[in-house]
Amino acid sequence: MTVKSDTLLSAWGAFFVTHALSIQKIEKALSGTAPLSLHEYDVLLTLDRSHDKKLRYSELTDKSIFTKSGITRIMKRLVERGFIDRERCKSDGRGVYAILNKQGAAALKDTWAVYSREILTILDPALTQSEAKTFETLLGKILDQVADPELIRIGAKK
Amino acid sequence: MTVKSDTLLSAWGAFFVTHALSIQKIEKALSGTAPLSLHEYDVLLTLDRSHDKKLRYSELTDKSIFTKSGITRIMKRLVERGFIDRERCKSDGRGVYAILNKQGAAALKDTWAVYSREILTILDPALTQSEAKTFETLLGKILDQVADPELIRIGAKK
DNA sequence: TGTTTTTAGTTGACACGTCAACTATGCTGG
DNA sequence: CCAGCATAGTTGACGTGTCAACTAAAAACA
Repeated sequence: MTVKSDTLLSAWGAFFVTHALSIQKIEKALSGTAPLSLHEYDVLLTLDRSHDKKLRYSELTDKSIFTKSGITRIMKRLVERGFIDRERCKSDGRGVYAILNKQGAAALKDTWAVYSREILTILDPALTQSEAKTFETLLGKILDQVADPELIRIGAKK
Repeated sequence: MTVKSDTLLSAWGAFFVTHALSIQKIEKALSGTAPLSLHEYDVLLTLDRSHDKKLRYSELTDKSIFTKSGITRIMKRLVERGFIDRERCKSDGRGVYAILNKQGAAALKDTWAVYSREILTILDPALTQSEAKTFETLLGKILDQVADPELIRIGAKK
């Protein structure tokens, strides 16, 4: 008869390894055919979800897992590859806007095509719809423990 | 009424972000107080679970998420820090053994103290024991889709 | 046996991200 | 107004891991 701690630690192990292998599979698929890496996709997605497809670097820093220098470097690459336009902020001479341009939007779409296909390849045979809902509910409870309250509105309509 | 694909993709999103934030929290905790990073912990744990606390580099490569050059470099650091002893393989002149020594075992233990505490801090308020079991079951179904059949015996008694 | 192929591990070049120090701009209180 | 502090973003030094080329040893095979 296991105590709760053992169950939780065991569940964490499953969480950890399942994520590692899934991500590995997905990144391999993306690196072959998609224009963006998972990290780049995440940043462009944040941009895409914003009003005007346009955000300050500082806002991107807050809404992503990256530090400000990380954002500087990622944006530099995305600008060089033509997915992002860069614009100095009129009202604040220190600020910089990142703007998702047409090519960036296309890259996002193309990457999502591969990404979503890969996700479904993994999850569809694994979970019924009902199980998927349960899974998401449980994840939501965990998320509440780790998410900065400011950022909980991940999927929420603004 | 959502179709199954939408539910699965939404669940994936929860999976992704929950993992990212949890790991971030855990790594922050480890970097402050534990002797090993999560990656290093993983490799040493694999070693600890082996017979004789001793494995070939090639075996570590197979049982970890790292490439062989990654293992070379990780082991180099762990040897330098005194957690691993290195030994050439008698029966195969190309081979190298990594051996978990006393300090390595202590580092593993100390890291687990921090790591497990952090896991429980996150999961204990989030899930009941029953929910944790459900969670692990669902993860197991996903794992079946991504795990190399060779490696499925993750938690299995050998 | 001797030649060819495979396998184990290492290494140089690189990609990607962090941290801390720095520059430049904006803000605030005397 | 300006002295001092805060904030935005950049940059150099670094840590960590990959990939591909390499060395050396072992295996396979004629």
